Amino acid sequence: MPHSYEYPRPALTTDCIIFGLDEDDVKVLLIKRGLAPFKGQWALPGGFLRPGENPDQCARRELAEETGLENIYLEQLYTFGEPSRDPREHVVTIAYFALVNLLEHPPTANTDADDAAWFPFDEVLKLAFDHDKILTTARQRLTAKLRYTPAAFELLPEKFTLPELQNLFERILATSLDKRNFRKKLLKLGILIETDEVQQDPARRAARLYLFDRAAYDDLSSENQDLTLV
Amino acid sequence: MPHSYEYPRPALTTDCIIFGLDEDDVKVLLIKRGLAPFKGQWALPGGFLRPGENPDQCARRELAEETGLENIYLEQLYTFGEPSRDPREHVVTIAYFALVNLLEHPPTANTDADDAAWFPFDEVLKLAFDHDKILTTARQRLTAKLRYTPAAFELLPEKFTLPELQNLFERILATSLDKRNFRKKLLKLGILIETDEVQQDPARRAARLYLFDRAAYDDLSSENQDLTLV
DNA sequence: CTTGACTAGTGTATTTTTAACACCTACATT
DNA sequence: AATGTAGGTGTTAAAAATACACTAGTCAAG
Repeated sequence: MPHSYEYPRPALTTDCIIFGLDEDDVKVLLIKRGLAPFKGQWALPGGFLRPGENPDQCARRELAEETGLENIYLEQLYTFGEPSRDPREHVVTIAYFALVNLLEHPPTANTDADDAAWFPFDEVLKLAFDHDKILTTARQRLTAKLRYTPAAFELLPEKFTLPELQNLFERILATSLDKRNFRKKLLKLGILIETDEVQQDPARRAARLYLFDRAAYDDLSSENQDLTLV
Repeated sequence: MPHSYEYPRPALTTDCIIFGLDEDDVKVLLIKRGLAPFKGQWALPGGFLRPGENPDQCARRELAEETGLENIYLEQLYTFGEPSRDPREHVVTIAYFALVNLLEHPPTANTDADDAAWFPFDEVLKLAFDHDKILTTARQRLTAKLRYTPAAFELLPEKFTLPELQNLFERILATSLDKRNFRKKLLKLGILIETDEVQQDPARRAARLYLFDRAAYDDLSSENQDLTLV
């Protein structure tokens, strides 16, 4: 036990809730724990914060180590610190969440994890620790966030079509939207750049591709503008 | 150094940003540090998390110890964990914030603090640690929160008048609102209970007192209803 | 006890935003 | 050439937001 301190201190970890979308539903990235406690159970990817390490970096590092996911936009969700949440000792965890395009991120199990896989959100069963509670919080935050900002852009490829975007909203918010009204509202916000390209491959009429105008978006948010789309 | 661990771990604290309103402006509760580092400088009240202690409780305890404030509604703001934010070593802090009625909470300096006082928000100078950054984040969150929910009720006495409430919105959001429209919108939400009492003392026409209908409010928020007032 | 100063409280008309709604177009497949 | 499928477009009615001005109650001063 080489590390000593004058006063006792809880341990500190980060955990990641990564939501992904495919054709059908909202999914969550989970790992199968390779170590005790809860060895063999499914859990959120995460791990211990190293002194000198920024918590954001820690979340990124652990995520990459355990699932192979890299270079995604992580946002801090909440810090959970119930003393009883870890059977070993008091462990406080800083939770991060993100939304990614599932198809671009096939998970690969790695350090400390026996497996990593996408689970349909509604079919997630009992997870290790208090990860069920964390997951619920994350889901609430995701829908709230999407209701108040068009944060969806973080999740789509650089160029995307309006039907793709609408689809994303519909699935996360579990609602259906009028195509014409959705387009009208979104285009009027002025945060999309219309390209003169269209989708390439599809076995149907190709849709026009758009870019996200981050500068315009940042202007609007800093003005505290109303960005609700739904 | 009696407390040893297998791996090194950062220290963990909580800090509180307490906003208060008086007649004139938005104020912040600060303490004058009685211990190094930054001894003698003004800082946010806060302190170390004890193992086995819930972070919320820790925030409450430290706040009471250092400023005398008790029984207020604290909400977790964000966790700051830059390794360089504390000159001693890596200290991660979970920040909490609240809005209180300043007049009901005269601060009294106590443990670890040489003084505690309300400062006009705009006149806060350089604080200890990264507390300036934390304060800015808190201020942004407060206005955002007030824009999306009528969270103001936490801050008023149990019974309050509509002019008082409007005043609060106007000062925190730094804007001016139309009296008639404000009342219309608020009453229509159905989260206020009209009493048949009026203010007692004032040297002017007395305003009617209202109660906050928390049940109705919770119903609306759980439905993800739009609660914007401004 | 009348008047003036001050704040509480109320209604309507206009503009803007949201919501509901149906058809044609382009392209690939048969 | 015909069919299926998803992409794309405008208008109208309803609802919500905004702008706006006067009356009512109370206290204090003259």
